[in-house]
Amino acid sequence: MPTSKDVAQAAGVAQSTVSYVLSGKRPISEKTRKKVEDAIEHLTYQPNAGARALASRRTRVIGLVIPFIPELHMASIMEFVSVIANTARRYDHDILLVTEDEGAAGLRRVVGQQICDGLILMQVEGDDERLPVVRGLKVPVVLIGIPHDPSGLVCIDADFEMAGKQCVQDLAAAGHDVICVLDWQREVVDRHVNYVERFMSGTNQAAESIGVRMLHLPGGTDRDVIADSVDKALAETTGMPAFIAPDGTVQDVLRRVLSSRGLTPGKDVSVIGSASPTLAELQPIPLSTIDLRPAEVSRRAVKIMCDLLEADSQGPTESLELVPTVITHRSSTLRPPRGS
Amino acid sequence: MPTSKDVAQAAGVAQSTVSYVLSGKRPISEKTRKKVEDAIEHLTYQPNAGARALASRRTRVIGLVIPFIPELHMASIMEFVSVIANTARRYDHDILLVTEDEGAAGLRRVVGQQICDGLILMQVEGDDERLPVVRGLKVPVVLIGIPHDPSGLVCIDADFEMAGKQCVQDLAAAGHDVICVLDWQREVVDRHVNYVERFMSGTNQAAESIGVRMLHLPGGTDRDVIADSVDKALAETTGMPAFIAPDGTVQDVLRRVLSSRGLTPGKDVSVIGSASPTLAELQPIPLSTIDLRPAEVSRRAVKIMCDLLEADSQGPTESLELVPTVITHRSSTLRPPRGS
DNA sequence: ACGCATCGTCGATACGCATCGACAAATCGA
DNA sequence: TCGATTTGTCGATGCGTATCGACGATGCGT
Repeated sequence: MPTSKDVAQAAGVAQSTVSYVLSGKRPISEKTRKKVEDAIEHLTYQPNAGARALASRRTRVIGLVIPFIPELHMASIMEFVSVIANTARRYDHDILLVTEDEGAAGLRRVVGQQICDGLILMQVEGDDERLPVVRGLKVPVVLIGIPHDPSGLVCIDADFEMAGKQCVQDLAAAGHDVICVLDWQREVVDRHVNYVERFMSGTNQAAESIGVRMLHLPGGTDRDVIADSVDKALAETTGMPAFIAPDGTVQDVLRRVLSSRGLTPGKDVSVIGSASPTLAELQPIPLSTIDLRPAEVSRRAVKIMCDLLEADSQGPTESLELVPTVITHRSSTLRPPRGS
Repeated sequence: MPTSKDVAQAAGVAQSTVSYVLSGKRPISEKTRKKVEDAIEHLTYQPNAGARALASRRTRVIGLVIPFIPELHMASIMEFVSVIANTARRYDHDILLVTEDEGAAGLRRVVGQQICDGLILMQVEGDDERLPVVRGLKVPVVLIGIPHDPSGLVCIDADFEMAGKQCVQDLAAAGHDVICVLDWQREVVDRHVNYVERFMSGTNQAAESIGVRMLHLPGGTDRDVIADSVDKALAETTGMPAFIAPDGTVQDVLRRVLSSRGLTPGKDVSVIGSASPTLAELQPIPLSTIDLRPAEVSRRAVKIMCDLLEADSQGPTESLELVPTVITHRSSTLRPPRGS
């Protein structure tokens, strides 16, 4: 493998000059720049990452801590991972995977060995056990998810409270007076992932200010449980109930239950869920969705990270960014009555 | 951050001694070993990855090239990624993500900059455009997927031919004389992913030797297309047809079509698909599956990689490993008649 | 008791790049 | 015209580790 010394020799200049051509940190005459660039091209020189890291104390690698994976959630996690990796490249950085198996020790390891310049943590819980470790780290960390106490931390997430409000306002406008939120799958609820709380807070606030009734009922993947919930919702209103089913799997089961009750979404009841546009359109009745915009959250997380790295941030930083959610009408919700 | 020099000083030995304690490449007395280990613990020393890479010419990082993601395939890709990352850690290595956006240039980059000691490529196609580049690289590369010409390459994949055979043998044993294979989603077929061909080759061989009839019909995500295919299959037999629906999304659509025709899997027809056990059990009628064992494929890919790295392989290596698939009966297939 | 191999440790060097100080040449102002 | 900058380049040094040769200490056989 050619080194910068080889390039220097080929171009008839000093090694340091090659370095300055590459970094642009000192003025270089057009003539020598050309000589050096030609030599680089000719030798297909690429700087050695290890040496660069050693000398510059920067690896240009970001550690991405991926969560333990409840099988049914893998697709959504992959969306984050993929967008994060691509965005990082745009900032001339790479992504190193850190799995949750290693726990907090993994964070200390990659930071301690200086494999990474910073960390992005996915799926941060309200009371995440990694937070104490994170606070002690001397590198920038960006959290995807909002912990209960975000002080001294840099966080970003979808605005779940806004999402909750949008759903309720929308369903209320369509004429529903009872709106039923089905719980996420057990794995999610059990983790106390706090976006559930934020979503609920949004729905409740909106319901109160509008004056509709909220039902918070069991969801999950068990058909009987959801059937019970549906029946309860039906019993609670003389009109047509609306359902919010955040989770893809919950949506599937709900669809079957409604069909077995002879209820058609968009005609007899309304259903809103969280799903990507593609998946929503693939449903037998295209699903009206609340889009949590994982790609946008990912992009911003990387941007924040790279900005922090560039700023060479020493002082403790703190910030909280919420990405607006988007509601999209398809066929699974009733049309609002005219003139409303 | 403490360095090995600091450790040496604290332990009252030379820096090189610290290095030898860590690597074990020279004998060290119990006494000094203890002193050094105590100092390491006390200072919470961790070796600097950049310096280590520079001196040893080994980064202990493996590049994982993840494919461009057809949205409906993300979950299965994440399964690979996650298992690969965890397995790599077990061999004391880390995983760096390389996205397909960068194309072949990305491979050259991570290898040229020596960010990685080797590469694992996922979802290698029959006639993959990256193969020429891969053949030219001077680091070990493990392919997941079998290209048409695997000479000079190290490949591993599920044994799709075996999978095809197993499905047909099984369905034939259950008494079906017509077996219908529905195509994968467009995105997969269009890429000429060659596991489709291998699977088909397996089904055809088995069908021929047993003497059942194979139908290869359009699949995809369009309901009308699949409805057509189902009707064709029904028209082709006086008995009960069997369906092989490899893809999760295809299975969903097929299920609805069958139900609209009044056909119950496991009673009137048989359906076999590829899915994880968890997902299979969640179906309204638990799905009999052909398990392609992505986790096992991932584990072996990493093991092969690490073995190659350890062997310090200079000479061109070549190998091809096929992971046996597993068929599991649930409720969506007919029981074989007694005594067969 | 003496030579000899083995054990255990040290010092020095190399790895490839970034960066700092030095310095010659070119540019400028008065 | 001469000092003061600015511009462009070089040489030297440091980053933290791995590894090689050297060397004193120890144990062995005879």
